[in-house]
Formats: sequence, structure tokens, C-alpha cells
Amino acid sequence: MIFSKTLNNWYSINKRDLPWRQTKDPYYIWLSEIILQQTQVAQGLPYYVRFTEEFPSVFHLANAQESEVLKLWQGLGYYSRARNLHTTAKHVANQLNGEFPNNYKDLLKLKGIGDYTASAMASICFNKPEAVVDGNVYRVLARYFSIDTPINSSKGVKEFKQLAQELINKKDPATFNQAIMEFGATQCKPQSPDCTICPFVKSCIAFNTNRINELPVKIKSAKAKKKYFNFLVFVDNNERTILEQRHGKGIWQNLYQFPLIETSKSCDFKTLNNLAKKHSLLNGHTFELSLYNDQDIVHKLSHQHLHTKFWIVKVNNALPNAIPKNEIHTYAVPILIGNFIESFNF
DNA sequence: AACCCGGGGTT
DNA sequence: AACCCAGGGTT
Repeated sequence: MIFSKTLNNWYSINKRDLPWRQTKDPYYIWLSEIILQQTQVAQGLPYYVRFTEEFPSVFHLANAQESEVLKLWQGLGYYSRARNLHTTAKHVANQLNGEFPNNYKDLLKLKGIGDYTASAMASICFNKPEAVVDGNVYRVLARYFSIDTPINSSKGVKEFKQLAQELINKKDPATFNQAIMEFGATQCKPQSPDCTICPFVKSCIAFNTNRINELPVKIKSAKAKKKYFNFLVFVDNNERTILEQRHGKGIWQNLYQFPLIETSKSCDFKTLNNLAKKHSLLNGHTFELSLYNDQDIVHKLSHQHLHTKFWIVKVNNALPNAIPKNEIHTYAVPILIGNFIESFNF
């Protein structure tokens, strides 16, 4: 109880003024929580503003096309969030009369809502005593109680969840949950937290045993794999180009890209020229190939490093299903493609 | 339990 | 280069 009181006092003084803190409407809280998954406030904030403007209610979002939702999500990453967002909006609008469930168990059934988001919505919107455990909470608890259990082990997940549940202030779970996350985000930071101004400086075990920089413990993930992407940027005699939609299970599902040739290593002009000759889109066409970027563009994802070459493919006749240059910007593309489109003068 | 899924930022 | 971020889904 003393923990909760100290925390709430800190929060009342130090909390940031953020738009999703002005409401308890489940739709807006849900939007903010999905956008902020694995995403820092500074990055997610403009997306939250655009989504609430474009889709002011769950019905607006439900009535949109997935392509519109993906386009608005473009650049934020983890695009399954956007696809699941749309799926759940349609379900809530059409099956639940536009009303989100008011408890953890039923919220958890919705696509894209896991333990964290169900707890956050149940507590913030409906004042239910459901403790959230996000990256901030893991860090705060691991340090305050000096807990060595890896936060990304199944044992750690259970242990920290139970601890958070024991600590939560059941009289005001909404404030407690937001306070402990905010505390982790701005005071109990991952690197170089200023413990001299921390309200828990006397009781934090990690600080008093000089273990702040050892905690929390996390099992290391595998190193990123290198991949070699060659995008074919077609330019036909009408100044049109080709975009294809990605399907299947990999990255960027349902987003658009230039036709891709993936190779096992970086390839030179001759190799790519031979591969291009065999490409179905160039069947019966003569073309002129040139390399746009002299050095590979290395696009770093969490677990893949994409070594990328953009090849300009000029064709002297008209390509079927080609896209006029003024329509390119209407397609949702990965940021890697988006950056190229901005720099390339079609 | 292990792996996949983005992009931006800090150190 | 390694780590972090208001995590969730799939296998």
C-alpha cells in the first residue's frame, strides 16, 4: 500500500499530458493501446491523432477498407496490429453492437488483444483490478524487488504478473497501472536512471545493492539474419510502374512493393540482368537495366537485416496492370519502399 | 518454449 | 552493435 501511495504521488506530479489520458472511452483506449504496443509514445502519438480523426468511432473504422487502414498505419511497423485492429473493429461494430466487452476475460478473446491490452482496457475503462505488465513494469518490479528471473521466460511472465497483481491498488487500478508504466518510462529508465531523485531510493533493493544496471534480466534473442533483396522498379513508356501486394506469412503482409527478386547473396549487374530476363513480367519485352543505389541500403528489422538494391528497369512499351506515378502514393508500402519512392523521381 | 513480426531511438 | 519500446500470434 505504501508502494502504491508513493507511486501515485509521483505520478500526479510527473505524468505527461497525452490525448488518450483525456478519455475512458474503450474505443480510444483500445486504439492507443494497440498503437503503443512495442512503440514509444513519441512515435505512436501522431498515428493516434490521425486514426482518431479519420475514424472517430469503431463504426467508422469497421466500415473502412483494410487497404485504408494499412495506408494510415504505414511506417508504424508490426502490421498485423493494423490487420487485427480492423478485424476487431468489424467484430465489435457488427456483432457486439459497437460496445467493447467490459472485462478481462472477454476482451482477451478479441483479435490483437493479449494479456497486457485486456488488462489495460479492463482497468482504465472499467476500473477492474487487472494488473498490467509491460516492459516498463518488468523493469520497475525487477529492480525494486531485485528479481533475477528472466522477464521473457515463462516462469518470469507468471512471477511478475502475480507480483503486479498483488501490488495493484484495487481502489484505483486505472491510476496505478498507468502510474507504474509512466514511472518506468520516464524515471526508472532502461539506461542511466537518475536514482538520486527517485521516490523509492530508500527502498529499492537493486539501487541499494548496486544492481540497477544488471536488472531486469532478459534471455538474449537470436542475431538478425542477412537477406538480399533486389527490387525491380519498372518504368514503362507511359511512365508507369508495377507494384505487387505481398501475401503469405512473412514480413509486410498485405503491403505493396516493387517486384522482388531475393537472392542468397549480394549480386552484381550481370547476375541480376540474367535473373530479370527470366522474370515473367519481362516476357517478350526488351529492357534496359540500371542500378539505382551504388551501395546496398541496409534496412534493419528486429531479426532480419535486409541488404537492398533498387534496380531501374526501363521498358519501351506498355506494361499490363501498370500504375501511373501519381497513384503510387495511395498504396500502403513498407518504409523501405516508401523512402525509395520519395527519393526517386518517377 | 521458441520464433516471427517493424521501425525509430539511445547508448 | 546491442538494447529498448504501453506485445500478440503462431508453431
